[in-house]
Amino acid sequence: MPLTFEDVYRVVRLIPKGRVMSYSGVARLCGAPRSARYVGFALHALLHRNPRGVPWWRVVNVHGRISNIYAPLEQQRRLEAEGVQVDEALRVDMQRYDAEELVAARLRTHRSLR
DNA sequence: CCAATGACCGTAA
DNA sequence: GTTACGGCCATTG
Repeated sequence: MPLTFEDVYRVVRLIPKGRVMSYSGVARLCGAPRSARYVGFALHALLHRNPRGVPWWRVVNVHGRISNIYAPLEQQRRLEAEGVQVDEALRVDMQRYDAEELVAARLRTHRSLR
């Protein structure tokens, strides 16, 4: 199944304030578990224009690390503003903040991926 | 139109 | 801990 940027944005918009998700987690919930890289491509496109306020800063890599090379400090600042602790290595505690299960449950409740 | 372009991840050595 | 590699594909200049 082809995965569009909008599919990615739809899931990212469901990440609650003060929580994060990994690129691979977003890919999984989009139904394309091997497309983590593609999630990065979709978020990269937001640098040019982010009309619908997609909360890109809530996506980090699977280790909890901020891997955005364009605006890492802005991402850190936005996360901290929401109460997410970011350490000196630009990492967050995934055990504590990963919202994948939460968002997955919300997707199930709201009936599938649309 | 079409080739280049990208914020990744899991596995293996 | 390290490097390497394949999977992934819509968007855009």
